[in-house]
Amino acid sequence: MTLTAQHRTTILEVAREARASKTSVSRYFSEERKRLSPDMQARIAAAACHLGYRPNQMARSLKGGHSGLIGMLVADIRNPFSVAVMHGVEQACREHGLSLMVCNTDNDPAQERERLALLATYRVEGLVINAAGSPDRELQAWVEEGIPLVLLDRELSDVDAEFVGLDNAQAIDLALDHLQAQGYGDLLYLSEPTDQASPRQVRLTCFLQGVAARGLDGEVHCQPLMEHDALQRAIGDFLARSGKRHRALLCANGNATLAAIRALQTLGARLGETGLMGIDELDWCKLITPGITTLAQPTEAIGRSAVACLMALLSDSTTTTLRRHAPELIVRGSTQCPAP
Amino acid sequence: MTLTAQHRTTILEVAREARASKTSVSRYFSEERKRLSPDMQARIAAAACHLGYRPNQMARSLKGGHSGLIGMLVADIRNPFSVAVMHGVEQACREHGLSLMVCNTDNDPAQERERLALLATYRVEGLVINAAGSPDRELQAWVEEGIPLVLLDRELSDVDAEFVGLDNAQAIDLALDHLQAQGYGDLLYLSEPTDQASPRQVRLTCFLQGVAARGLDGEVHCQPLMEHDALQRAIGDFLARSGKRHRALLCANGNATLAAIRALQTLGARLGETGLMGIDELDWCKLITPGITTLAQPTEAIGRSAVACLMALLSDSTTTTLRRHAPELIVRGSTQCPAP
DNA sequence: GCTGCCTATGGAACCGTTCCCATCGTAGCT
DNA sequence: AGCTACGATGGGAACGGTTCCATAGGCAGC
Repeated sequence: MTLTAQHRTTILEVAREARASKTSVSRYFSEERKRLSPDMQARIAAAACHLGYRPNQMARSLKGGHSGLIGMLVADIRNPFSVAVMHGVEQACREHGLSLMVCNTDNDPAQERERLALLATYRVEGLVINAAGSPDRELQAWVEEGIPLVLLDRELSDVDAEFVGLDNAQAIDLALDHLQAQGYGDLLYLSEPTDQASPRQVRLTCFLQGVAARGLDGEVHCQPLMEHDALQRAIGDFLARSGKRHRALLCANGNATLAAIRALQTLGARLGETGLMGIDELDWCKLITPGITTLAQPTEAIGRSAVACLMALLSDSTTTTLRRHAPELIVRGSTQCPAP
Repeated sequence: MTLTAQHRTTILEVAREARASKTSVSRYFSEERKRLSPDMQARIAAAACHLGYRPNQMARSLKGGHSGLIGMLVADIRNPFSVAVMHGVEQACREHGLSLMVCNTDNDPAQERERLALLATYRVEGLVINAAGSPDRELQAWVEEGIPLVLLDRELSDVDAEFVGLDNAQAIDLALDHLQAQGYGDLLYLSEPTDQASPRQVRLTCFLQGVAARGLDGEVHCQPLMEHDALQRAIGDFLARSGKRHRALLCANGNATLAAIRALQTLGARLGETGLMGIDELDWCKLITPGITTLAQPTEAIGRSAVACLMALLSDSTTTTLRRHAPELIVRGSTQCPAP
């Protein structure tokens, strides 16, 4: 029966022990410490340390209105891209003295709504959103209440908020330029169904336009990656078809790249001879012989600029931060087309 | 000049609009809804909906003492293992009506202390700790204040708290049994320096004992994985040494596996002929030809049982949950020793 | 010595809830 | 009818801070 005294010391107790008023103790722990006499400061410091006092952030934000919290909605926490961006967001928050409250939604719009409501009850001061569905109605309410809001990676048409993420048009251009330069002329674009996810839509559109503009052959396969057989059949058909140009696969994201490699291995295709290139750099891309060519997203930078955006909105400043970030091309063996 | 009314509606406003008292509205939003008359309920529902009311969790926890928050300290958020466990923790929290506040510490003990203090100010009701350093003093304070605390993956000797994680001894046994059965008799164990990280220590010790018990040859390389040259030299020496038994590498975690594959590729070793096996299943393990044999940790289960543990401590119940989880052996080509 | 200002400090109201206790009406019982 | 019991509701004191305003003392200037 360990009936522990579940009691956190309060400001009043510190005040008593330090022979001061709670106002003074409060001043000590906010930014007004310098207004106190050295003697008073010493007494409070001693008392607080002795009692192990920690200000109650809940009470603090109740009166002051500042929760010190930034909320973040992540569509899929198990996606390394999301985690990397989140890492950047967290670092930037810390530098601004804010804490991050992350909610994963597992790509479920219902959970998304739910978690959004939750974040509202904690009175977060800003929101970074990587949405799965389109909770436009809910978000618009936030906007109208004046709460800063940044859309990450995925745009939402009906919400009047800033967007931060990859410059998808530039990415696809870069990819097509590279593939063409390497001698690939017949392309298969692999993506999960575009659904509501704006980057998928943008990338797909850019691919189709870019292929046409360059006079390349371009095909598209947009099916759930879990349907492994369909994917394999599509790739098999693509490779088997007659044609005189070298063939390459362009994968819309890391998951697609993973699935493509699996399929190509099953089909016995040789990477390089069949070109392969993907958006998103993952740590295993250099391990698959002969290395997978990728477009790396500047994840840290994206995360940080999301917070920068938020801070700008909070302080009403007009400093603009970079919103659409350029990818970095990492060339490896999977796009080295062997000379005929 | 959009001077938005940064004003969240309060319980009092809802009460006024519903012609009720704040007590009744409060009851409506807590678990006492059934005590209200149907008419009253309807009025409150209408008013709340109309005004877009959301209870203020800050005020709520100030009065009630229940923040509804669980804190989690993660040593390295970019480690897929950590993320997978975190996912389990989050799900379990949600099922219990709790929210998760995750703090990443980037393996930095100083940050660890800092984030721990932060979580204290938010009055989290429980703590899941995957520690980098050994903030024993701080944690012991939590324990003494009666705040439930669970150590995840990494144990701390001086803290009187529950541990949840992999059954490391069983994992190493399983690995050695498998390697021996596959005909490998000369083993190199690859790990990052054990430092404070308890699972690394345990795994290493078990390896040494297990090797001795089985009459196998066992060597160890415990250096930072970033020192790629040293690693490669060590592996090279290991492979070049004369001996009549088949050789295999056993990797202590996912990072070690990654580094080992890189080194083996550079050395031109053939997987299988040189055995390779690692703890931690990662999505690319099946992609590297001929597939990497792994011991998968039941990450979801570990995360969930961490929360279960916490809940048990919170409710003072004596139900015990599984603490040390069994790994799952996933056999692939990297441990198929070709017949001589 | 009096006024005036500035610094160090304290008192008390307030932030948005919860919860204890009081009130009121009515149904059930003797 | 009178009393109790109970169900529905409201009033007001917390919770642990912040912050406005008041006060006390010290010192310069006249």
